[in-house]
Amino acid sequence: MRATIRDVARAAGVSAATVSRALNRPDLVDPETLERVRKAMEEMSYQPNAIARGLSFRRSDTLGLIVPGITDFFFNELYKGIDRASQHHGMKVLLYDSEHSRERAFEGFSILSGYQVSGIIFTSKLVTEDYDPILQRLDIPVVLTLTQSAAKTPLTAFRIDEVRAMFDVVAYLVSRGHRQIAMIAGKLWDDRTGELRLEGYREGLRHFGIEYWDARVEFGQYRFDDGYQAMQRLLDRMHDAPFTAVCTASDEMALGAIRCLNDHGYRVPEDISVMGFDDLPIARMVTPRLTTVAQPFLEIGAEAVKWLIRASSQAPSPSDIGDYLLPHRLVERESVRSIS
Amino acid sequence: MRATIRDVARAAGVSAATVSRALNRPDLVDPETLERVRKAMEEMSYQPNAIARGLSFRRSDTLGLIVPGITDFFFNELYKGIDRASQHHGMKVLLYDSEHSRERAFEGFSILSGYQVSGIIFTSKLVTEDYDPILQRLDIPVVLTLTQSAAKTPLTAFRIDEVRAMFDVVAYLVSRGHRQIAMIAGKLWDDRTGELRLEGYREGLRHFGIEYWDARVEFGQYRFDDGYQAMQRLLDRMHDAPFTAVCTASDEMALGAIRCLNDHGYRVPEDISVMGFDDLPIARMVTPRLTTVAQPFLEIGAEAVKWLIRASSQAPSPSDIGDYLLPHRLVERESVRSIS
DNA sequence: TTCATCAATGAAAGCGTTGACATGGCGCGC
DNA sequence: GCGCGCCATGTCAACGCTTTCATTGATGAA
Repeated sequence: MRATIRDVARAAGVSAATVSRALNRPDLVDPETLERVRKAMEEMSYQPNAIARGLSFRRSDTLGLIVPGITDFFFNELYKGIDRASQHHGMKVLLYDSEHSRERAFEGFSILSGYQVSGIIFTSKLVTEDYDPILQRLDIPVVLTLTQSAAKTPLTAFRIDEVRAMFDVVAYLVSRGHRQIAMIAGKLWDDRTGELRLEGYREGLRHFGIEYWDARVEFGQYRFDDGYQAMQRLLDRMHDAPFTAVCTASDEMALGAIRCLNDHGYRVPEDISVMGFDDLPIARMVTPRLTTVAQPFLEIGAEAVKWLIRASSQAPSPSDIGDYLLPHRLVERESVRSIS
Repeated sequence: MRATIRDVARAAGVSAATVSRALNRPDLVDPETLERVRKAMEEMSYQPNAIARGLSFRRSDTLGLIVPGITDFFFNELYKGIDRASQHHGMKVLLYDSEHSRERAFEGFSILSGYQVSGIIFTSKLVTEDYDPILQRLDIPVVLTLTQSAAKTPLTAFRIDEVRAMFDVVAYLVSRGHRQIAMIAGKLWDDRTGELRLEGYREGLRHFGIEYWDARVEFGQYRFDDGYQAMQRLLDRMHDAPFTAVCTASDEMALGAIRCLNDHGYRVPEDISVMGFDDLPIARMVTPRLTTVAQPFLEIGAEAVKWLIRASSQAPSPSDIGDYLLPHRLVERESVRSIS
């Protein structure tokens, strides 16, 4: 049987209250007693029960994190940012993988709230109106990262300016002499990020006076195989809609696209340039190293945590709620070449 | 204020106990009452407090997972296996990132135990004797994955047969006509995996009558840059200790090695063959696709969970404790070529 | 000397839930 | 018609901790 606070108290010849104080407010207890209590705890290898503590305290020092899939490549970076910031504030994070299912995401809110988390970070999936009922009845703050809200409940989100980011990509490509630019955009039923990036692409083209061609755009669900297949389709239309560069909505799709290009005898970037998006750790490990847009995952995670902690101590004012856009950064590596 | 079980009870005109029963043993309550209670819960959007429940129940339905680093590439796969299996048994997993620090790992045991997890999965780092005091005072089962124990406390571990796996790598390389085989081995102060794989390499060479050369072996800490630098050193000795193939202790190092090779004008596999280890998702996404050894991460995770759950319900007999070796698999892709 | 003040501690209630035990009503067999 | 047993429900203590309030003895000012 594990030692309780009462066991320690008995051993130290004091009351449980004193032991508790020794733990939480050592300044309130006599140095001598403190010493005795400490020794007793040591001897019995006492470990306070965080559960009981949380119950009594009425807070659990825990943040909930809902991610769509643990194997999504961006997960690690984001988690790191969140975990670090949480730790810094003395909090633990409880992870919940919704496995890309809307039902499981719903469930995630209930489960996490049942665990008395003091806030929930929801990631990457668009929050639609069907989340409203759940959001309404939740009495803890929620913050979004890498996504935004289309629900009625006002929600704050931390993300980059997707439109602007893809605009920058086009601008960069143009500056390298490309005019025939294809895109492999992202498309998921519960994702708006893909549309925004596509919009940025169109804006970019427009800005530089380049005509937008439907035939130069393909879609994929952000994963490697999607990128491969999308590129395959682009290649099939190559003669009607030629291109010298392709920008993609994720590094993983960029990898797939490159692979497809290689399989068809094209070299990257000599024959065709490819741009990634995300700047995951792998981006610098592959050949050619990926030129890509860096999302500030760590900062996004850290900011989200900070916001949540503030919001859980005092209800955020309406002006605090909204979209926070963090700066992205274009990372130049090897997958794009200049053409004359 | 969040609704409690008593609020629901009052609204439904029953006692708290009945509500609790409605939740956990609906068969014990009158269908009509049940309906009333259910409606009350619905209306108040009652969410049982898992913390209080755990306290009363005296178990938390939670497993602890200690990983050395969230950004280690194998993490996602392992976590997935663990999470799935846990879910299947109605458990949640509490994640703890030790950030490759021994102190933080120690702390992890305390913290998780404070959260009343019913078992702890410890990953990837060698468990040395300094863990003994902590392990001793812990009254919950611990299981190791992707590593093993050098501590006095008997511990069970789930992993592959590292020696055999690397032996198989050598055998494969030999079967493809290679006789000059270099190795980039893993080395971390708190890791024995590296040594085991190196041992497998030596055994393989011996078995095929190939002389072992120190000059053909380099070490790295499993990451990309380590692989790159190790390959650099191997290349520096190329004229004294030539090789046609390199086997590595991790996919990530293999990537680094390939990159280094490319930077020096060598093509993989045309000029030099490279083997990875782990079979991470990226292994099939890079060019050339990595020929590598697949570790059964999902199974290892799942088995660890199963063992833990069994152990937490009844103390494991000494015969249950030990090393469980799961089958690895050599995955043939493109980074190795046959030579005559 | 007396009384207010203060530091150190203890007693007890309460956090939200469960589980053992008690109670009351009902049906059934004799 | 009586008692037995069972079903549905209620009561209350307990889980391990924190916190409020009360108590004690010592200190210092009047």
